[in-house]
Amino acid sequence: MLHVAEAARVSVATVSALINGTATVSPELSQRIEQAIRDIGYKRNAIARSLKMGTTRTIGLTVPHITNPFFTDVVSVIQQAFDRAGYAVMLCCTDEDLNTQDDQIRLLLDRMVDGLIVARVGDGAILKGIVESANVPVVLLDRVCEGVDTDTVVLDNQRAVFDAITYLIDLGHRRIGYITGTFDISPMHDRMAGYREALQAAGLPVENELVRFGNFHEVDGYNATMQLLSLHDRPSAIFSANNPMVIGTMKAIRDIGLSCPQDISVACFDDFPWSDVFQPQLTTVSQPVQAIGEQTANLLLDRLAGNRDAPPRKLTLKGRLMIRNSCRPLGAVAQSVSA
Amino acid sequence: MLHVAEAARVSVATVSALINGTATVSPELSQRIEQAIRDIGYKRNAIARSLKMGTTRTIGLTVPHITNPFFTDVVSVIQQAFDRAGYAVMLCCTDEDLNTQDDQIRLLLDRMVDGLIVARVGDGAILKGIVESANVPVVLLDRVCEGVDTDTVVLDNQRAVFDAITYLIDLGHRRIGYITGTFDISPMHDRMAGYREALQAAGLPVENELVRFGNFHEVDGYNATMQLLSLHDRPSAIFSANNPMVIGTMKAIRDIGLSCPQDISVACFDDFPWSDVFQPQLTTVSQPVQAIGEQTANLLLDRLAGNRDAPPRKLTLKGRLMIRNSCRPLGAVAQSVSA
DNA sequence: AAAGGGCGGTGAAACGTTTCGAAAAATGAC
DNA sequence: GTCATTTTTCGAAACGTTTCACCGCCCTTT
Repeated sequence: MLHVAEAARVSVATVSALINGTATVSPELSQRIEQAIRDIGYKRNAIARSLKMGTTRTIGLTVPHITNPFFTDVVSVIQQAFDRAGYAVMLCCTDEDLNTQDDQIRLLLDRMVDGLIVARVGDGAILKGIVESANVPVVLLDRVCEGVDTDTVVLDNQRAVFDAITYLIDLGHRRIGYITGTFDISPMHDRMAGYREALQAAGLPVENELVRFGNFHEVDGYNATMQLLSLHDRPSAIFSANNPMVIGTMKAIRDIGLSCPQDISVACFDDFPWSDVFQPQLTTVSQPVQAIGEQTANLLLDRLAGNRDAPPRKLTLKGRLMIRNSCRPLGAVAQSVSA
Repeated sequence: MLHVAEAARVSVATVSALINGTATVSPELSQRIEQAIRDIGYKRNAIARSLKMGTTRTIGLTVPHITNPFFTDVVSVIQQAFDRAGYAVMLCCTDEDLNTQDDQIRLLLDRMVDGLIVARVGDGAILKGIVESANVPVVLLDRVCEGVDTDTVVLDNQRAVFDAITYLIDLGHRRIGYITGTFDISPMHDRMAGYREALQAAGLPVENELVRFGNFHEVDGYNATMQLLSLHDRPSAIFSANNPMVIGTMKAIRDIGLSCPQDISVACFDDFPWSDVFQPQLTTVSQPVQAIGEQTANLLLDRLAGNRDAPPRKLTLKGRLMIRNSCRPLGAVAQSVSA
């Protein structure tokens, strides 16, 4: 900018005024400056600007895994929204690891991001500390966090799983295997509650042997399914609480020589783009990813626009059960249901 | 830092020296400073540091679509690699749009990223200009760019498609439909060349009506397939040059009342994590995403480590044909091939 | 003709670091 | 005890912006 000012024989203040439109600059000078900018190929240094202005027009976004299609889609929507608003997005993947998450959030805050969207991982205590000491707005995505009172966008997980399990019960299933991630994140907790609630509403027992834990990955779904299928009295249906794990479930069913839905019914959380093309077409709980991404972005953009003091807003969206052909009616009930 | 210096009764220079370890600081002062840092909760301002140092420890990464599983995986690997090296990653999705790409690259350069990884889109001319005027290292990912002489990581696309088409020919297919994206990016060009080469090697004609263009999206694959299937003499196999489009192909086949592989064989570029679990199990060209991501990251990290003057390096990796059950042997040849 | 009011332009301070040369202190050699 | 040498500490400039107070100038108005 100094060079531009010299070339145009004006002061840097005038160049700044013209570039930012913060003051009127006479036509002659404007022209000289614009010419100089072109000649020199001047680009404003956003770092220096950020230092002075205290704003980077960058937000931080942390998700557990970008390869989980749910997060992929949400990240994509969020990225687009901030792109439109002239913000850059720094993406971090925490790999469901608490320390990684802490490091990355600190990294983002050091870089003075203007806002933070986090699909948190692990215990809320540390996150709470970090979030409170930083004075940037934070939006929690997909996962609420006890004690952290800030804008949040989540799904009504309990209801969604309740509907899915109730559907299986209506089909005649009585022993329904359930594969969950660890309970330290709210969706897993709430989804489990939906499972419980549905069984209890139907007067069925909640049997511990039918509930298996995994660490969100395909291999965990595989192992959990193997365990479920080798039970003495094996379940007739399996619900997987997330998307990567259900791939493992399908592989385990295949490897053990069974087939879905003939021998075992399968449903899961999170829809896939290809779920109604390949066989079996999985029955899933579909999250409104577009809406989730947009609402999340809007909450943060609203804070960034200056609305700092409004009380925390919590948005709860509804999932939708996508019924396909991976669950079959069982026994006598079959007729009445499929009719 | 000023506050820390005052609280510890030292100069800011000493604080800086201690934090960065750039000079030895006596034990007493060290202790006073560390205490002050804790008391105040001081965090170094990375923006001010960047301004002074001329380095942001941030890289920019632009890809066409993050929802394309190939890019999702590669982005994930790259993100991890830079995370380990202490760099942040700014992610941009260009949506296969040239103007968006230009804007985003400019945005990234304004923010003084230390390096750039771009899976380019559209014509290379503008990119070339941008890349040359910026003095940051650039690595081209997945797509070479005429006239831009810089580090590049690509697949041997022609060979990979040659192998795939040859496989179909060996199965007895003679009329093989081919769905491609636009030729302004090198992979589409090279893959088409592989298709041509395979047909010619087998003495088969390259028929224009069997080649359809799409814009990389599912809907394009759907439309292209619809056209292919309504040809008077319809193809017995279809190869889709990217991953999202093959979903459209499968939907079109279903909607038209045909089934794969009984009525029509299908193969495509890019593997899916679930491709060997659901039916039909697609025969695909699998890219070594882990290697691609790592090599790309390594090339850039090497430049960032100071190796600026080495001549441009071009890495070409090999794809692998994953033969599954979505392509069936045709006619008399079937016996000899499957034997 | 003098005073008041816009308007266009500018100099310089500030943002929070790093770094360099110099000052100050400590150490060692005689 | 003095001088030379090494070690530790510091002041101040610099990075590239924005912004604020101020200064002329010209146009009105009285």
